[in-house]
Amino acid sequence: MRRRSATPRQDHRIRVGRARSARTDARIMAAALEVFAEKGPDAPVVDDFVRAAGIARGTFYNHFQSVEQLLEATSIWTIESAVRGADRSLRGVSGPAFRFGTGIRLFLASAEANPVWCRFVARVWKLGALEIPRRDLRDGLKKGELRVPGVEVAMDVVLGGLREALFRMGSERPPRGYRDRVVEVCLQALGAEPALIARVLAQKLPPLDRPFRTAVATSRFSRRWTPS
Amino acid sequence: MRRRSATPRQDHRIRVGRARSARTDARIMAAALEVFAEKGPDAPVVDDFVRAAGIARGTFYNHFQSVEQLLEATSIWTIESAVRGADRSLRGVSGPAFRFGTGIRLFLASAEANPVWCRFVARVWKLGALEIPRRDLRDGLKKGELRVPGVEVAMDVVLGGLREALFRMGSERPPRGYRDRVVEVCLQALGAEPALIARVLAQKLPPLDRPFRTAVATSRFSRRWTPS
Amino acid sequence: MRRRSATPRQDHRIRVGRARSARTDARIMAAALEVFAEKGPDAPVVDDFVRAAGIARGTFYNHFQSVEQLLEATSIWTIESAVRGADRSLRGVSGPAFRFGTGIRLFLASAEANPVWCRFVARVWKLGALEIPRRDLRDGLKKGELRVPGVEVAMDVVLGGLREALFRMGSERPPRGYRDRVVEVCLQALGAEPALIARVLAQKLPPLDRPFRTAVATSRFSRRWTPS
Amino acid sequence: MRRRSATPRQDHRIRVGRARSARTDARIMAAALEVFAEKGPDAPVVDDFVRAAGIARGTFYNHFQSVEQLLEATSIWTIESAVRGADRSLRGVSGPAFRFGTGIRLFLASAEANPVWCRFVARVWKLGALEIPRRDLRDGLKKGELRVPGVEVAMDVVLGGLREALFRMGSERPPRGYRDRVVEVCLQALGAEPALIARVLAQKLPPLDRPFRTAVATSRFSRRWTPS
DNA sequence: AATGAATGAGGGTTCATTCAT
DNA sequence: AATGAATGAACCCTCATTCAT
Repeated sequence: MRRRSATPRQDHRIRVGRARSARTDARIMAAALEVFAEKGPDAPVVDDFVRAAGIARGTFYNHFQSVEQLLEATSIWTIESAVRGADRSLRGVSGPAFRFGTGIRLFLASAEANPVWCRFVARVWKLGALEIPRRDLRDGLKKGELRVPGVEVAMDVVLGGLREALFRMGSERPPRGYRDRVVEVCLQALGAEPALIARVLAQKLPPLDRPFRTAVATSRFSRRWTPS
Repeated sequence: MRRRSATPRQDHRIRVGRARSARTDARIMAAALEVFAEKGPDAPVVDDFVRAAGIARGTFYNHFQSVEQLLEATSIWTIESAVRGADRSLRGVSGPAFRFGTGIRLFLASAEANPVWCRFVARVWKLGALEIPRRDLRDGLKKGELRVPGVEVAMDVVLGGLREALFRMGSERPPRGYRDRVVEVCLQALGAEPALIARVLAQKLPPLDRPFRTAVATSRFSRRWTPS
Repeated sequence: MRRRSATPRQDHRIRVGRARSARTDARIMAAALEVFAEKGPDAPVVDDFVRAAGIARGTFYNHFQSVEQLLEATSIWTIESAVRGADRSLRGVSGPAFRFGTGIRLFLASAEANPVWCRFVARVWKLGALEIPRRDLRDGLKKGELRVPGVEVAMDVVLGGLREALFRMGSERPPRGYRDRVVEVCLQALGAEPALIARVLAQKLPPLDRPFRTAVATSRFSRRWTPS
Repeated sequence: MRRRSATPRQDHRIRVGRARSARTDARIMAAALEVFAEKGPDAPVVDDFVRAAGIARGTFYNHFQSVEQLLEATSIWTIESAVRGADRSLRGVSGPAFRFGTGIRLFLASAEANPVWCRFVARVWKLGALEIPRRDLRDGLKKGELRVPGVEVAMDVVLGGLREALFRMGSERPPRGYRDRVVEVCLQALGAEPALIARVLAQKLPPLDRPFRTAVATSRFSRRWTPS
């Protein structure tokens, strides 16, 4: 009780400041998600973020050193957490090919549920942080569930195909069933048996934890096509 | 008398002017191919083209109204002629699936032979102007040579996969056989029979007419990996 | 009752506040001395002082209204007290020319003992507040100990020469004896007899009261060449 | 005659361009002389030069990369040529101490004739390019015409004194005879005999070639105190 | 047509200053 | 008083575009 005299005050001020700063960080990144989704990774200028986030020009630089650094922070904030989310959803799903297919399906479902996130990923995704699906693919080959002439080749083609699909899903209302047809073609590319493909598509999709909900909810520009 | 004699003169001047202009056009586009390949479609500034083409700033604007227009002109000049070249090479090749696979192979062979062109296509290609392969795909489905759950889906995935492959081929020396393994995965994605895939890959590649020869020959920056 | 008891309390708070404030004032000025010495009078920004003094940005403005005002306060705090210190040391030294020469010698000795102070004075000194040496000079002329064609001219040349000497002493380890040679040239400029110059230089230097001790002791950046 | 067809045209365009560029260079430096004289070497911003020279912001950067580079170019353009001018005027003047004294006198006369130049030199002069006076000083010592306890010390004090004199001459109408009294004190500082000092001051000043005339004539801000 | 100097709008970045806590 | 996030004016610099030659 006695010791409380001066320090808590100081701490309080610092704590309040930190919290405010963190909120502004998130506010800028939420705005950035939309701006990058709209204009791609290179075109946006600082003023775009300033306007979208409703802050002063100087404030931007209190939080990020450059557009490039903001892009990186926003990417980590969105994509990494999405990948982790997919991993969590896949816990307990067994069979490497089945896991791989379900992972793609979850990924595309996320994109379908959130066009802004979809466009962002389509335009800025650098194909990093993909050790888990790569491992599933390798295991699937060993077990004979998949058949391709090389792991890298297969990853390149499938992920390139997925990016293109995200572009379409982000730029126009895709036709009914587009998502699962993409999954089907991708699994076929990997040499999966028709029966396995059918099992992947028949399965009820595990629920997503949507890690980017906050961002989008905070944003004043959210434009969704799907009610959910 | 005066007026009649004036006409041929004028014609001559115009003809000479046009020829010079066409040569300068080509010179600028050849330089642009390299610049766009190096920096992507958005980053380059007028000065990059001016320096690469060895012209004055004003001269640029005598030929193109903006960087965007130059990009479009260069794309058309490059990609369309590549597509026409592939078409010519495919004349007489029969069987839609076989044609489709061979077309992809030719396309990737072009990219392999010319890294600058490869990087350019990887970065600026908008996936337009593809009626011929789309028709082949459709015919292949009708004939039962291919099996996919939708033409658009299949085109998206395969072409997206090809773009990603071009990125890899343009940014690092790809492993031996990479090119044909990409073809294999793409045909597998379309549901082609292993026997057909084998036939496509066994075939000796028809010679390319190199539609981009002028561009590359003019260029002072050509960096090739392959001697041919 | 309430009002009477309130007064002492208020006084106490004010006194404590003032003491704290005075301490913070001094802390900022001590930091400012170093910053100005390092960067000159124009280049520093508020953040430099904030960082050097280990305070918050807002705190700066609780004590000084602007960098310019801080510069002025620091100059007065530093130079005036140095002049007073020299005056005290000169108490009892008689003969105007002798006093003038000894004063210069003390001044340069201060600079030699404290490079930060030296650089500060070299860069920000505006040549004000010099009534005492000017009076000595005038008296010396009257007595015939010195001979120059004008008081102002002599002050300008000698003080300008001293400033230049400070620059050298502040920017590189000056050669042995540099200090006293400067004194010699200055006295010669004023037309002092060689015998008098010799007497000034022969004398053991009176001890300095170091007026800038607080500043330097507080500072965490003090870099000295001389151990004392 | 035959060879003349295309090249001269080109040359003409290039020549015209170069001439225009050179004129703009000079125009900017003439403006810079005034701006630096007014505000010192650090305070001015690009816009100051833009306004003073009556050019566009971009034009500044077509000619100088930064304020710092402009300062350097302007210094060379003015100071070096002044030094060379003084050298020329001293050709045929013999006796090192006499030369040194006359050189100082010429230098101060330049400053007196052109207050803008005077203020510029007072504020930006870095004490470089002084081999000639230093040599004169050394020779004067050898010959016994001068007597100081060290060349560097003497140069520091005298040049520092001169700078201070320039400050005064640039900031207020200096008293009649100020210039020659400065010369007198400086020579006395170097230990010159009264007779020699008298000879230096008695001499009619050789005419100056004013190397900076163009700059000042071009300028629209020239403010002089002296009619000539 | 070709040239390149001049232009000025636009975008990046810093920093003095305010203010709620 | 002390704190530090937010602010926006001011500065730096680039670059698309024009235009006289």
